[in-house]
Amino acid sequence: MADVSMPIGVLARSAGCKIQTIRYYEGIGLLPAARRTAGSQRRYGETHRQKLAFIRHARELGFSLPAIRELLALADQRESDCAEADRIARRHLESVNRRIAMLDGLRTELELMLTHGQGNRIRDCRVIATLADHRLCSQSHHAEATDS
Amino acid sequence: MADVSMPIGVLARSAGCKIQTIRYYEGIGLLPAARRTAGSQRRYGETHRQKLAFIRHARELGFSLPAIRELLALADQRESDCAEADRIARRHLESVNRRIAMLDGLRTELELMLTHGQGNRIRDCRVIATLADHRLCSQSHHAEATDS
DNA sequence: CTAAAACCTCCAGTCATTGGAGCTTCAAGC
DNA sequence: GCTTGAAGCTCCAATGACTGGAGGTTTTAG
Repeated sequence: MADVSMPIGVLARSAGCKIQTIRYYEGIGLLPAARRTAGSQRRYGETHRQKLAFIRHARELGFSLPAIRELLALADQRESDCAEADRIARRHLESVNRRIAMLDGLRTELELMLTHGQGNRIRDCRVIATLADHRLCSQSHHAEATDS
Repeated sequence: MADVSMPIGVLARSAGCKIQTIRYYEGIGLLPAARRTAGSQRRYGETHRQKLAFIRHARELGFSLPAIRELLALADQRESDCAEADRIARRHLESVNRRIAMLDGLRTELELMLTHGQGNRIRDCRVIATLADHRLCSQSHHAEATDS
């Protein structure tokens, strides 16, 4: 088990992503280029597997690719300061909190729509009315929530 | 004030969106085509303003354009049964609940990263460590949440 | 050695916008 | 009525983060 050397399909399955996604990551320079066989097929080792796991995990957590790029660069400089990684995560947490707040308001609103809306004709229906008129919203939630 | 007749820029400001977005909605047939001046500039009235508000509001609430198209169609047939709008809203409520659950798990994890992580060198950094190793996650949250 | 599964590159499409080039029209002040 | 600058027009390309397909090559199991 000196070097595992798996083809792209195996790596993809292990990371739970599509083959194309891996090639895409290589293309944009997020994942270092794999070594190739004589017939120019990609072969990956443990380092790649770990790096891809890192990327996929961060993606699942909602980090953008530029953010992940930063995080990866930080992870590679093991002596440097942690504060920057913290800052990125904190910024991301804020955006997550904003999104939760927004969705929470939305849930309330949808529930309101559904409980109130028992006029069985559209003209009495709260779903349409609520969506048509912003002022009927419970709060001034749903502002902007763009992502890090 | 029989008909307000505003140009696209004014409508855009009133809806809190870009001019291009309005033209895009018209292009895909979500918003009915505006009447035009002799020099073929778009002029909008109250009906358009309301419809655009409806669309923007629904977008902020996370409805996809196809879902909004459905809702708009329902809103236009005011005599039809409310059950369909209810069904759409209910479906959406479920997806909102899923998303909230996911983001909630995510928030927990990010907070864990940040509070636990006070090694001040990267090699001890909790944020990086958590991202590198999925097993450090609190839960098996962060699955997929695609939208209606 | 053969067959089929897996790989390769390149290009196009997705969704919901956004941006820009290059031109025309509108409204206000003189 | 004329000028000027803001705002509008169309058309095309790009964004982010992939995904899908065509058409061809390589690997590997039997």
